[in-house]
Amino acid sequence: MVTYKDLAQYIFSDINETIEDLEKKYPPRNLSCDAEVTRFAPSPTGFLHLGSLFMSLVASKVAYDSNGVFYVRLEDTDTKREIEGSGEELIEQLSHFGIVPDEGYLGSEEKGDYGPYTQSKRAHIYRVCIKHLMEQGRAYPCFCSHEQIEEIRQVQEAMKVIPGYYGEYALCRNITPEEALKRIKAGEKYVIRFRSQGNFSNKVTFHDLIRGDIQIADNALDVVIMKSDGLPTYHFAHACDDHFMRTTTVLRGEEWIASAPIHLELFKALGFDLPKYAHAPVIMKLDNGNKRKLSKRKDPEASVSHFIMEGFPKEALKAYLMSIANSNFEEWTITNKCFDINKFKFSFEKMSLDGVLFDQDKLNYFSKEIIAQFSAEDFYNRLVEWSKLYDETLYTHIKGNKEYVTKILNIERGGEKARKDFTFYKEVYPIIGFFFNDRYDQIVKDGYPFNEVMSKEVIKNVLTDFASSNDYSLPNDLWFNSLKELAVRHNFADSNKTYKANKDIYLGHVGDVAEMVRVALVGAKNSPNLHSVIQILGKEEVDKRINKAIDYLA
RNA sequence: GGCCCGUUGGAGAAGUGGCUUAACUCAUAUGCCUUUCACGCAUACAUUCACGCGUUCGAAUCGCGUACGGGUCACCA
Repeated sequence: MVTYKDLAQYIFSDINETIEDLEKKYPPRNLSCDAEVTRFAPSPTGFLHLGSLFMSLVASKVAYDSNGVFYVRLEDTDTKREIEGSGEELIEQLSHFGIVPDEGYLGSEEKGDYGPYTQSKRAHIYRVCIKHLMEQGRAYPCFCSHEQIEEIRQVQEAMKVIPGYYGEYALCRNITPEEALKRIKAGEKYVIRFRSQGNFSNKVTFHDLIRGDIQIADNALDVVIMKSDGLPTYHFAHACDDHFMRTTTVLRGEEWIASAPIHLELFKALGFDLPKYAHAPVIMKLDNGNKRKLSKRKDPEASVSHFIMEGFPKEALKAYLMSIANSNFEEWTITNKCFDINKFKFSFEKMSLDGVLFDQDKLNYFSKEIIAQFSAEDFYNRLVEWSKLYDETLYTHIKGNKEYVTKILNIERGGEKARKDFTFYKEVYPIIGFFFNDRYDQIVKDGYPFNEVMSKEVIKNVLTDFASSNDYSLPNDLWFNSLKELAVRHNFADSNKTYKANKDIYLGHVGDVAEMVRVALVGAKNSPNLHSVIQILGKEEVDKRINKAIDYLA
């Protein structure tokens, strides 16, 4: 008589190790009792998703806060959907955000004692575990075709019973090991299913770090644990990997709650202790009034590369994501004047239970604040690094031009009332472009946006006077006083108040005069502080631009 | 459809039965400041916590029901 043990021996004839051997090979980690081992377990099916960044950020944070270990495991068991090279890309983008795993899959190499960290290289481990299960009679081969399974589903639907492969509907469940052996020897294709002992009418409870106790119907499904290509399914790999990699807290999306009972039963059947679970909410987007999951295909902001290309500082995206994870983070940043998430204490209890809408305004806010805190030199270095890859125009203008550009970036930088006019790096060139002569020429090529109420004659006279009277050595206050005097010479009031009191006797006020100078110098009605602009452009360039404007007016 | 999770302003949320006339942040609006812009400052924005019923002296907070939103029911993860 053929037993399951014989069957297991036949299918897994290459396996001599036991689960006990694996337990010894991957012993519990030598960490303090409160240290958390977390992981990010992406499938290499595309570029890094905002939601994945969010998950890995939280996971690495939890490990960091507890002096634990954060590792990356590549879940590449779906060979059909795999995209060549995306695993490396994922790691690269993660590191762009300063998320560097302590161990695991690192793109070109692997690091750590609990590997391999790529599921396709762990076949041996899965086989040991499945063999064990089959010897116990808890796993069996299933020869059902997709068509047969579809048929079962239709019957179940018609009868209004719970769909799935279980109980009496599990056609291959009661095939004798003898027959199974015969069919396998005959070369029939098969998968291996788990023999569930559960019942849908029973409830199981498990604890979720974010949601508390969750009560849910027990699993009764004989889920596939090994696909016909010999690779494990997610459910099975999760149990084996998180056990032998000694994960303490499994952080994953809330879409996994429904299958948690499967995992519970699998861990139990394998004799593994259950890890802690945290099912985090997903990031959503408002679409035609409906909330929906951010989709990589439809939403550019779903892909992390979008934010990199736009030039959001990595700290901004991290701060934004942390504010989603723990809403008190935002208050913390204000009271501590600090956006470093490493210094903040994260807690699962404070995590939202609901899917949050992606909020571009909030990201912009963080980004602005963070950019405003950079030193001019730091900002310059970041811009060079970023523009080299994503903004050629900016790159050619700032590369090797550090002194000049730093001066530009330093206008009204620092202090309580720091200037906040950049939300991301892509905005930099459009804003500071006028400082560069070629860009300035381009801007004024088709004319200057002078106030049309003022006559050309007046503007010309003001500019001519300015060109001869402007004193570059004066500090801001005195310089502006001299501009007031210039205004008065041309029949403008020296302040808006004076002008308002006697509108009919003046042509305008000093602000209008400043505007003329500004338009002449930058080609736009607004700019950073005029005095600063003049200082940076320098006498020669200012004179050149003023004269150019005068010529235009003539 | 079954099951699970959720529902406080436009967004993120605080709130754990009376110290809440529902904090804080973003967004928006208006005003002040100001040579423009940005900054900063000030004010406004939920008579009410999806709705209904119930428990209670008292409910956003507890219970039940309804509605709505999301998730899940693969040899995908």
